[in-house]
Amino acid sequence: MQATGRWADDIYAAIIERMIAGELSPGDALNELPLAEEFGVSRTPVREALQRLSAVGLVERGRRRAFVVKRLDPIAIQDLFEAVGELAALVAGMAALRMNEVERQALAAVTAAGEKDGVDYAEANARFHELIQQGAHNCVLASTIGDLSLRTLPWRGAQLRAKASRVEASRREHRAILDAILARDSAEAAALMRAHIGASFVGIVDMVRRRAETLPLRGPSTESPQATGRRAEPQEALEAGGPSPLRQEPQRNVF
Amino acid sequence: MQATGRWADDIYAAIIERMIAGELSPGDALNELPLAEEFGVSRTPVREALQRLSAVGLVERGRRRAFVVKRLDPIAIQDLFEAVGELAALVAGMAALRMNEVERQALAAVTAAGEKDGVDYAEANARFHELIQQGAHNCVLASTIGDLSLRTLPWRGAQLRAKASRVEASRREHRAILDAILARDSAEAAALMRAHIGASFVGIVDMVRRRAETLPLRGPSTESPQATGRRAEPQEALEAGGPSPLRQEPQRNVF
DNA sequence: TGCAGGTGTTATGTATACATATGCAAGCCT
DNA sequence: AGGCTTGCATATGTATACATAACACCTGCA
Repeated sequence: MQATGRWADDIYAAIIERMIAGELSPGDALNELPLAEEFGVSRTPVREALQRLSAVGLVERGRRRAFVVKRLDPIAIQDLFEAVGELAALVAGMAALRMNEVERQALAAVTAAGEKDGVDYAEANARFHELIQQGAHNCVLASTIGDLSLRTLPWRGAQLRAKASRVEASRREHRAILDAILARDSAEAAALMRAHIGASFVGIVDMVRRRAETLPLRGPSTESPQATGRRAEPQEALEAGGPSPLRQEPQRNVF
Repeated sequence: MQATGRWADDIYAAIIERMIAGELSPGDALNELPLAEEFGVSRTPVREALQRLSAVGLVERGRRRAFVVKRLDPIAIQDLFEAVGELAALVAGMAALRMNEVERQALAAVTAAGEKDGVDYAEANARFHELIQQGAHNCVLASTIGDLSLRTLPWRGAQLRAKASRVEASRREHRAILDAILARDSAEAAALMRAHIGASFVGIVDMVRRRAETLPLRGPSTESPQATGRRAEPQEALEAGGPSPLRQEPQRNVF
């Protein structure tokens, strides 16, 4: 029917983007047939996409074995954020010992670029953390952080854009981390990174905890916004916003 | 056709068990149709099982988009083993600070049990590491270690049974780790655990490196031992050796 | 004899039909 | 009137048929 084959990748990316956009909240149902009709494909690619989302931990099985956007209890959410912080700290400590001179200067340059007001801070921020992860010289740990960080997505939702007040603090923390790494102070780099990640997530953890206290056992969502009813052509639903960046970059950390 | 539904779980577990048994080596092809015929099901559940294996990182796409048992270059394998060791060290350090009195005494009891000659050391070993992971009070980190440790499976193969010489050293290391945890010495517990895991893996890493030097760019396997040719009844292939323990326990670490 | 292009085979990607399990609701029995 | 059972609706699990892409081999030409 089409040239590429493999709609599953596109559907996978599309669902993740809906989580980023806040259109899908934890607890929302992801039924196969409505998704298939909406994307204009059969259930098979949709199933593959949902299974992959399930494997990544973004989706779980709910009633009737249906897929729903993963809902974690507050303890598990805090565990998740803590795990991301601890792994980032571990990697930062390793990077402080292992980065070579080229990598150190690249990190210094990116840190300096992020302190200028003209550039997109989210971009500089992502590069900063990416360089540190590469600097640890352990691709498994780097990808593990990526996986865990991806699982934090549903709870970051619309909050992805960093708040202005947070940007200034983030810049200072990045600078301190850079100094520790340049000084090859592994323990200090790890401690600073742990605090940095924790500071980025504290607002979200608080929000999740408050929400959990308010709604004793129910989720934050009320209705699934999908299921438009008509059958769309595949291109219409999938490639509307240009090629998905998730095909290359799984996600972008914003700490 | 059958009562349970969900052959995919059984096939997933069966393939992992073949890796444990050494019947599947890194690089072996996992074609859908032969597997489907062998298990007596259609390609659909086989596809789901393979996709799940791919998500866990045990399997990757090879030529013609076919699934093959994952082959890592020696650097990636060392990264994997190092990542397991670093995470185990991290968790041990956290456990040293967070375990409560009941958990500490349980860990001491298991350590003592492992030092007696009558009991199965693999069992005591697994319980030891399990208790430490629980003692860190972070389920995400614990499951992450489980996932990574699962990925080491293809390279442990028949070597799963610990060598006798290694058992004695392992007991001493366990005792030292226990002492550090009981003393709430986080840094010491982490360092000892890192060394403990490293000592368990050093033989495998050496073997992988030697094998890589011997065979410049080819894998260790020569032929896929599957594809018996005839079509088996599902029960015959799947439930021959009793109910699969992998349905409940994903795998068992043997450090 | 070597290379290039085409064709055939094969395995995966997708679609669709059917089987099955589950949740809900209505009706019947107690 | 209430609880249990049964039937129905719906969504997932599985099977199979078809489309497609890629690799390999073969043949023809230079």
